[in-house]
Amino acid sequence: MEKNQKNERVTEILESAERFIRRGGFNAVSYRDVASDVGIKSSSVHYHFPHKPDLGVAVVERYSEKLLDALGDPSDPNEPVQERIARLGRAYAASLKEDKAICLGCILGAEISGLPQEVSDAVSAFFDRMIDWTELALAGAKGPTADARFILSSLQGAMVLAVTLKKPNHLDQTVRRLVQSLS
Amino acid sequence: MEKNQKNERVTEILESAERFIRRGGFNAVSYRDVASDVGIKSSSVHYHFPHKPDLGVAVVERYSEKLLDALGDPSDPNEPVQERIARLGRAYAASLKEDKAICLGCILGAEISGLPQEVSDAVSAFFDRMIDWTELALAGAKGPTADARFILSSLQGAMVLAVTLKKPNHLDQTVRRLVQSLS
DNA sequence: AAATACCTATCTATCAGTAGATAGATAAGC
DNA sequence: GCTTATCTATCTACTGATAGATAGGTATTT
Repeated sequence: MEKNQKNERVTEILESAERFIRRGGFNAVSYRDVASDVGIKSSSVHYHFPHKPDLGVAVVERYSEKLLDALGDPSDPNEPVQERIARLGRAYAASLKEDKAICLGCILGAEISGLPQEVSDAVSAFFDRMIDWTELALAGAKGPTADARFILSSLQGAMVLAVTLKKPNHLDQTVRRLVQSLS
Repeated sequence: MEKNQKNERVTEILESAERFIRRGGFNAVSYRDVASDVGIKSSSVHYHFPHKPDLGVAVVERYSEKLLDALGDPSDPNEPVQERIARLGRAYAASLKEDKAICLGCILGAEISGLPQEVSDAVSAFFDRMIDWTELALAGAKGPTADARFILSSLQGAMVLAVTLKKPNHLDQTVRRLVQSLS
């Protein structure tokens, strides 16, 4: 019971911090804002995450688990390659529409050189895991865009453009282009 | 003479602010840091840019001019479409290598929803101008990736991945893929 | 030409607000 | 009685911002 309660509170903190980060980057989250968002005092947030990088790393790791869970198996033999990549694209698109914010990896990747070392390491690890997933999903697919890094970075860039120009469809169009040129 | 001196000082301030922003976003630049970087007092920075959004807008507008100047004419009839897009790609790649930081539009686009209105408007305008340039450069080109928004967002995403994974080559590879699939 | 007034760019000094962080008290659960 | 999770209270450092002084240049007036 107490373990659940702790976890619930910790989860609330991480969800709040994720929202702030995805809105304005790592510097846009503060212990005070998260605390008042969750309904506790800032010192209580420090209890769970003594230093800010601890909080950042936890947010990234939780996000990483969540996203890879949602993506599921990259190498289901009953699924054509196009459908796998379309699934990846839909995951990003859903995240953009539901949370009305870009992907966490996107914003933290953009400001990577201004992040504390531990956080930037966590972000790199997240990217590596996403690349691994996408490479498995591609599984020998051919085409000018059949490259895990290319697909991922194009999707991430598409999210940035989509929010900047307030054109959420741009992400969907990008997914379509990437999928169509696979074979 | 005095006009030149003013402009030089303002330029120093803008260059310093751009460096800070491209490292860690809009919140990573402070009047004090810029001032000590330039060798003046923070109040002198306030003299030239009373409020922080003023500074942000000026940095974006200066960057926009610089980049579009460097890009030159998008519709030179003596130049094939592939070469025009390759030129765009080289501009980004050069900026990444020289400054060892991602594009300003990239980082500010990523944190757009956390920016002051005036700055976010300036960033949108910058993107619009880049799209205009690229649409002119494409001039009826065909191919699965022959779309201004797609090319630009892919390039920007590629910069993020390149700095995050410390693989500067990823940007060059992306440019090659984008150019090759044009016809 | 001299005197006056204004403008520019900087300085010093200071402000209220917020940042991350810590110490110590308190209460509940096992 | 120890652990967990919270609180109150506080600290130092830094944030953007402002007021007021100063020195040097420019323009206007006499």
